[in-house]
Amino acid sequence: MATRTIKRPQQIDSWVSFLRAHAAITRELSAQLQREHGLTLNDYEVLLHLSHAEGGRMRRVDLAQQVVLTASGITRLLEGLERSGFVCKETCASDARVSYAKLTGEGAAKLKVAAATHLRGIDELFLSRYSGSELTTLAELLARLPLTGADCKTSSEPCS
Amino acid sequence: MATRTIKRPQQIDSWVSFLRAHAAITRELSAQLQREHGLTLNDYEVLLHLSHAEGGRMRRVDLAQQVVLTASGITRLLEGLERSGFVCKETCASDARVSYAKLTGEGAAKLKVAAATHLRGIDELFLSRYSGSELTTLAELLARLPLTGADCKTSSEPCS
DNA sequence: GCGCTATACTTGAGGGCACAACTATGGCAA
DNA sequence: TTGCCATAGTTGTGCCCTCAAGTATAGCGC
Repeated sequence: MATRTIKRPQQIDSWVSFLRAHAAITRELSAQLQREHGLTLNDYEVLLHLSHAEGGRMRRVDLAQQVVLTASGITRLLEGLERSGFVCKETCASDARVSYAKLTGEGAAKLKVAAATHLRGIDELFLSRYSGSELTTLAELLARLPLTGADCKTSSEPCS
Repeated sequence: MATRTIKRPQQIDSWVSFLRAHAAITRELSAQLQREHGLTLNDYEVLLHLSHAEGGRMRRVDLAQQVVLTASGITRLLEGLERSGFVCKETCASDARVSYAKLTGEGAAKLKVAAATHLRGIDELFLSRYSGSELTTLAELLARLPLTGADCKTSSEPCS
């Protein structure tokens, strides 16, 4: 039973490795980010997306899609960031339904500080394990996976 | 600003893709598993590990390591599986501290049923996106990532 | 045998997230 | 204009998980 192992399909191996690696990595990186900067992994991602956005602000719904969170998830997450003063609300002149999340100066500063140690953590994780070309391959392959909930949903729909 | 994008290091691209893909995929697969079988992704993984284990049972601590959960996480997870009758406790004769989690017949049956649709979901996700050789590459690369919390921790420790 | 530390597990408290239900606004068609 | 559906966002509820603290057993030096 030890040597005569059943040959499992590679997609299963990929998937299990994926799950375990994610759990292990996020646990560590998340704890590190929380300990040193009081931020969640998603907090960080949100600040990052805002910093890259036009005018440092995004609609909550777009933000939710970027970080793969539900609408309510984004509401709660931004609640925290607003309390900390890292983002603020902004209303939309042309559509009263939307409210923007805007990165504050304080938020940008926080991101900058957090990035220093967080990026180092990521580097240590990936650069120590892969060569340059392997990283390229990995990035390319991973990018092909569904990056939004919608992409994912369609692929598991056709049933009968 | 659209064309002249800043070149980001590949480990960051890999990491962000990794995060987003995980969020999107687990949200869908988890919801599917929950809807159709009332199981969590981790519930499923635990049942799976038990089914592969010698005698269908494992120490809680080893189980925790396999699915990358804390000791308390495993306690809570098994609580639910025990209530559902899919696993049961077993004491260890030689060490009174350890208690085994043992797969019941009902649990094995549940796993078998759940596997049918769950594996199909995974297949649809991966097989539609990668060729055979790409899957091999992906599985190999992913397997190199830390698969336990300890593996992960060591790599981010050396600081000053 | 007596402490000391390590290990296995449980419990209380709290945070993050999803789902469902709800409000409010926008846009379109008759 | 009125009705109807879509979209943006919030709130109540509950699950899952972690951390910190606590209990119980094991193993070891003395």
